[in-house]
Amino acid sequence: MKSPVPRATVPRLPLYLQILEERPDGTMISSEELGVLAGVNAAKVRKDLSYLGSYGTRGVGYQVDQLRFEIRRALGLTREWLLAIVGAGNLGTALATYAGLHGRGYRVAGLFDADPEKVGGPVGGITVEPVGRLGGAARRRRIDIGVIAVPAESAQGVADSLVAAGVRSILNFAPVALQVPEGVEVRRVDLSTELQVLGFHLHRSSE
Amino acid sequence: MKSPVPRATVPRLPLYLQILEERPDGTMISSEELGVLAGVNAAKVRKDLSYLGSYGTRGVGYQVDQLRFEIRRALGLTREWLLAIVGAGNLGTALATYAGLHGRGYRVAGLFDADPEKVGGPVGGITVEPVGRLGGAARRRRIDIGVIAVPAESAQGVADSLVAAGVRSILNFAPVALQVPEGVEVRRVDLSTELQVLGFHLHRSSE
DNA sequence: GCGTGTGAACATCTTCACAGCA
DNA sequence: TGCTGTGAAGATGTTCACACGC
Repeated sequence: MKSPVPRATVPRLPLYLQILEERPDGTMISSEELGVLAGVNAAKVRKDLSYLGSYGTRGVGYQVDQLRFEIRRALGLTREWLLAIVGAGNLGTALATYAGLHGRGYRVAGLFDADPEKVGGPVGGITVEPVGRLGGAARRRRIDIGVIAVPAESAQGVADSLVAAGVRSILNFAPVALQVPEGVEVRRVDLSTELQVLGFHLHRSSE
Repeated sequence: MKSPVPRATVPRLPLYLQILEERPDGTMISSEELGVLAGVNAAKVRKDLSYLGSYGTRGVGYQVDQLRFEIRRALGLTREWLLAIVGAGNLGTALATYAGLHGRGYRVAGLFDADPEKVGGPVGGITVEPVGRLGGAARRRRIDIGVIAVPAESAQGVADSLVAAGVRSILNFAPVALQVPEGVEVRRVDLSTELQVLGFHLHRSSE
């Protein structure tokens, strides 16, 4: 089935949702207001929201509660997704203890590390498991999303284990381009890429 | 001056560079190979590289060394950029100790935290400073990029200090949409946004 | 009157397809 | 022959502008 929500719209929905979660229940919000808060053109906000259905009232705006509900529904946040975080260093720990996960539809169902010193110890309330058990655990626990927070040189191996265990979505924080088979979706989050994009614009504007 | 490199191309250049840095000096690479490794169509690779100039050889490919040099030049990596990292929790620590920074054109010129327990202590070889000194230090040290790794509720205040101190580029890891004046560029990196995008696609494909 | 919802115009990005040159 | 560089076609995304309904 083809998605009726355009690719470009998808990453803006979590942004709108974040803003709506800060708004009191029972209030209204206009595309103009939401646009200013999100840093997005008001027409774009309306187009984005129109893909979810017609939930606005002409002359008035959108009901905050209803809009939150509809965005959550479109994003599949009605169901709980299980995460496996691989790598219990500073980054993995930051991710595992990230408050925005629990209660927002994501549960950390496993935290793995290669360092025997770390294995068995609790990190953010979760017991660290040896990375050798990743594949089996991911399959048994029906992990939905694998989060890779290991050094670049170990990342491909971890990705291979995840894929072999049937995981079809990977969030990769390691600075490498992972090779995965068709049907597996990878999102890359890379500090140096972000800095380089910022640097590019600074560089350009200083010429 | 208008940028001759399209917006969409910019974030792919760091990706190409990362791949090229793994290749031996003195070798050649074709757009096809680079495309497979980057997960990008070969024609797109060639278009992207053509914005930097004509550095390929027909029938052969690109010289790895030269391409690395040209991408670095286009990204402004010829100059060193100074970072201030705000927030010395797990995330801030992970960022401050990230190996990919030093020697890649980025220097952590300040690490700040609000917690008096953390101030003064060295984190990843850097002494943590009180966040109250952020503004003055950022201005004096001519910080180029501010990295926000504080909780959501403190992020806007930190952003305001950075902007007041003349910082024009911000990398925001806090899950909020920052309000900044025109001319200040913000890039958002948000775990829940990434997870929600992955969740959306899982959700869609399971229908 | 006011803000949504949306066709249509415009802008940007991607992919194709092939000429041109080593 | 093989791969780059690039016009042109096609796809996607954004913005405008206004009809519509509260």
